Amino acid sequence: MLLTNYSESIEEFSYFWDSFFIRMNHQFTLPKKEHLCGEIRISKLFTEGKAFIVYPIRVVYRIDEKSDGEPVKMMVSVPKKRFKRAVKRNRLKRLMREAYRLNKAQLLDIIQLKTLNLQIAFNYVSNDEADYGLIESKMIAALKRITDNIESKV
RNA sequence: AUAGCAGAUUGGUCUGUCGCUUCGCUUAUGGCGGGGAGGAAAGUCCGGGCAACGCAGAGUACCAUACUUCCUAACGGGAAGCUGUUCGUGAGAGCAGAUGAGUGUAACAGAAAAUAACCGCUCCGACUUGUCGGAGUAAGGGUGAAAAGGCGAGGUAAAAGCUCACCGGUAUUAUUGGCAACAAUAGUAGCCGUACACAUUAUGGGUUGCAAGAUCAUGUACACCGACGCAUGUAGGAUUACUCGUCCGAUGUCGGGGGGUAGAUUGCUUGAGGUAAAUGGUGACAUUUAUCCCAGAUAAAUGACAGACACAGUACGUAAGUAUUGACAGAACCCGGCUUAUAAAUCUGCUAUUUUU
Repeated sequence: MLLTNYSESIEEFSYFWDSFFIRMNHQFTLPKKEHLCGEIRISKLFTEGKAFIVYPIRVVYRIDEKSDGEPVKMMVSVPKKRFKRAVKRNRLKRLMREAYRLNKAQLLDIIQLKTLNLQIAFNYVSNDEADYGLIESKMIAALKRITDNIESKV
């Protein structure tokens, strides 16, 4: 009974991930553990990681051998230089996090399948405030590019 | 009704789905329930609390403040008043306000900007008889933000607070009112300019800020201690002129252990606290009673999407309605202020104008 209710509610919102397959065991969560913290790890990511741009998002990622903790860690940043007001910065960060949260399922699957670790950083590099639709479509494209890279590599 | 002035308040609401953070309960990699941005959270401009360091006492410099009384934990803040001045028809608003003994400055214009003589007026002298020289004079002249109190009478060669009446202003005395700044009335004095700066006086100011500070502590390198190992207690060092002697003793392993990096915990949210009522006060505010617990993140939560409704604006439309837009802005130890940003709405008191009764 509970299960059927859940699947119905998902079908209502299935247009969020039309291009993605639905899997019941995935949770659309983004707890603290999946945030990338710590000065050393972040500086390591930015010096050693690979980068590409899906305008207006700049993605930096770094693939690592399997270790303890969450397999995928992410961070989000909007530079103060481009957006002076904290309200706008916060909003863009929240939108990017939201887009990642709803679309990360496939990436997680692949990483777990290949037993790797991944760290990602999303930088916002536009001067204009984007709305959720644009950010989500760009986020999907960016995540797809990462998954393709990983699949072709190994 | 329209326009405006002053003060106060609000800063959309509800539902569903998927999340984030924190607290509690629980059958615990989960589930359920409660809490989760602002009036300015902003600027970091003042004043406190709290913390670390510093500190016999006094002076100087520097900075800030400066009418009166009150409020407050405190303030450079606030309340109620006083005086002057500017703006406004007005309700009101802005600015200034310790001292005046001393010193300096006052552009341009103007003869002159403060012990004023350019023109003019009056008198005297000289002679070439309309000029020169001397003296007196602030009544008249244009300039300027400001021209040496105003006006009338007396007075004089011409004039002048030179004298007098009235008026204005300053200082001072008395009385009355007021806690006081001050106001009113009466008298006295000399006859009296303004603004700013310097200067002086009084009061206050130690420095740094929660990334303060406290606790725990993996790894790496290292001070120190113990045991073992190596060696004829070795290489070497100290004592000594030198030798002996005595003392110390590197490098290795294990353990203890100090400081403390990454990180974690704490500081951290119950407080000069909020809400309501009553009382006192013109008011800021205070007192009493009742009641409530109301964010605590740390590469930094408080969100996204969808729908409904309300309010306001804009466009189209005769209208019904349709479309579209919704202000400034995000806690970072906590309070009290100030300043700046702000779509729109509401309430109270008051002013001006017009109309009606």
